[in-house]
Amino acid sequence: MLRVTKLADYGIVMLTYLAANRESTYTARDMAKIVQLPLPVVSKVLKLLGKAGLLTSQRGTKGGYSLARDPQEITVATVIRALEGPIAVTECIAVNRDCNLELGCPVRTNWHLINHAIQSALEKITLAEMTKPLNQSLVCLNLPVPETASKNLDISYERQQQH
Amino acid sequence: MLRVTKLADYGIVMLTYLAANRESTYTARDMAKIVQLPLPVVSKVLKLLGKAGLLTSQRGTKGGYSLARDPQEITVATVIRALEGPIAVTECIAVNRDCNLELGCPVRTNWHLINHAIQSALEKITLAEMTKPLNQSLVCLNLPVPETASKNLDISYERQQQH
DNA sequence: TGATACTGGACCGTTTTAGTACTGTTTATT
DNA sequence: AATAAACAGTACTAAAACGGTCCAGTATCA
Ligand code: FES
Ligand code: FES
Repeated sequence: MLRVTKLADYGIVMLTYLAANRESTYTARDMAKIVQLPLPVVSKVLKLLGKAGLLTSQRGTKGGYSLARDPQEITVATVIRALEGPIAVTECIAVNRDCNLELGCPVRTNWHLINHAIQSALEKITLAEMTKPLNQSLVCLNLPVPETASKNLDISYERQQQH
Repeated sequence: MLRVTKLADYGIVMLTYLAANRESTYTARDMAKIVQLPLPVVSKVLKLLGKAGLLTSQRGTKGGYSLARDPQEITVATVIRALEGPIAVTECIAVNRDCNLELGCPVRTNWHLINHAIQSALEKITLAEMTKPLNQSLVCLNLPVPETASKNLDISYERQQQH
């Protein structure tokens, strides 16, 4: 469905909060209160983020979590990977099997490039940037296929359509 | 899981095939044979694509499907929307509700921009381009946040990491 | 020593997806 | 007109993923 899981969503929100308040540490209970989510859920997310090395954790009394790296060093892509595994837009990218097309799949290599493009985009957005509203966002995806090299360079938002 | 559904995957493959063979029409049974997928599945996808106006369908004997528009006019984004609804990277983008954060969600507006970026990228890739392998694909996502305006302009693929 | 808080993993209900089936309608052919 | 081929619509089932919970274990500090 081209959608990020809720856990990843939660993770981004929590990490963004921690990025904005770097000095102190927060316990899972704290975060649950802040994010207004059930404790077990928050705990699960924090555990995963800790295991991925994005958070440092301190056990025992006075324990809690805090950001392990600079907010500029943590990208949205990294968070997503930490919480839901490798970013793979299609299944055949995740597991490297071929689809059932007769003579090999023609779109496969293109899916790889699309996947790479999306991943690369997510890789460029850091937690530091998530803390403050991005005032502008432009995507230019250049596809210098021989015939259509020029017409893909312009940025057109008008074609957007919703259901 | 930031993944496109199988139906959408199938749809892209089939449409790409039809784009490469525009002259003739193909029945669902034909396509099932070509794509090596069960007929009911293929049929379902083709029906949805027909309803979305991407395919013209002819009933009765000698019936079948064929592309309704020029391959250059059909984008990957359109196909995905036809088969799995609006593109929404997070749930709070799909339904316009606020998450449970105390003072409104700080990352929400940023998610909107990210979603827009991805959608915009998918909007730029047409079926015509899917038929032939894209030899190159560059993404530059400009995020001219005051402080970090310049450093986001470079294109760095080195940071990619997999699980 | 006890209370607090993270760690790890299993667990289960719900939702979504994937795939099937069936009934009806259109159309070309005979 | 009869027939067969093929799409249209919808309902249904099975499987997988997700969202969320729970508990037993371990580390830490007062
Ligand atoms: S290999 Fe995945 S669609 Fe062909
Ligand atoms: S509104 Fe969706 S994460 Fe806050």
